[in-house]
Amino acid sequence: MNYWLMKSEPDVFGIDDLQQSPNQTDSWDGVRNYQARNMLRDQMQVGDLAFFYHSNCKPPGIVGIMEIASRAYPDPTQFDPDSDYYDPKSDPANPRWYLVDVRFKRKFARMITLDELRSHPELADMVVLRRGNRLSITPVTKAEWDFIVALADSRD
DNA sequence: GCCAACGTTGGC
DNA sequence: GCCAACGTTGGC
Repeated sequence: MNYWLMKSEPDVFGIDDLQQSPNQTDSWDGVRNYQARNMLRDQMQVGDLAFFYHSNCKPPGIVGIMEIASRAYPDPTQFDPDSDYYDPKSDPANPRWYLVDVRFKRKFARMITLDELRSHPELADMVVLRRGNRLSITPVTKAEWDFIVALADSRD
């Protein structure tokens, strides 16, 4: 099983929105980057766990955990002219963009902010912390995962 | 296939 | 709102 970190802007779709979705499950649409798509499509497995990361907000950071609830399938928003994620160049016979369903697992008692992530030498190699990183989906190692979960369950 | 111009992400 | 660090586009 694999571990991931997935970014979303809370103004658009935050962890509370996922928790309030039917069956606490929703489709993670709108991924429009080939590297992120490849990971989502080729490597994500049902049962994988992912950190829910709030980006483009103050402060950014990890707010909880979700579970990958489906294999990848074509993202319908790419064919919807009314969607912000519409891609007129995507051929329905050969879809360009994919998504997975995700299920809410839990919200952390406290957010683990980006600043805090950066402050721990144990997390120095995290892909999401690398300079210039812009991927909305990044892999997380088991060691990083366990460390962050322990942080979230600690008092400070 | 190169690369300049442009668009996007996302922290600050 | 700014801008660094990308990724994408399209002329050549």
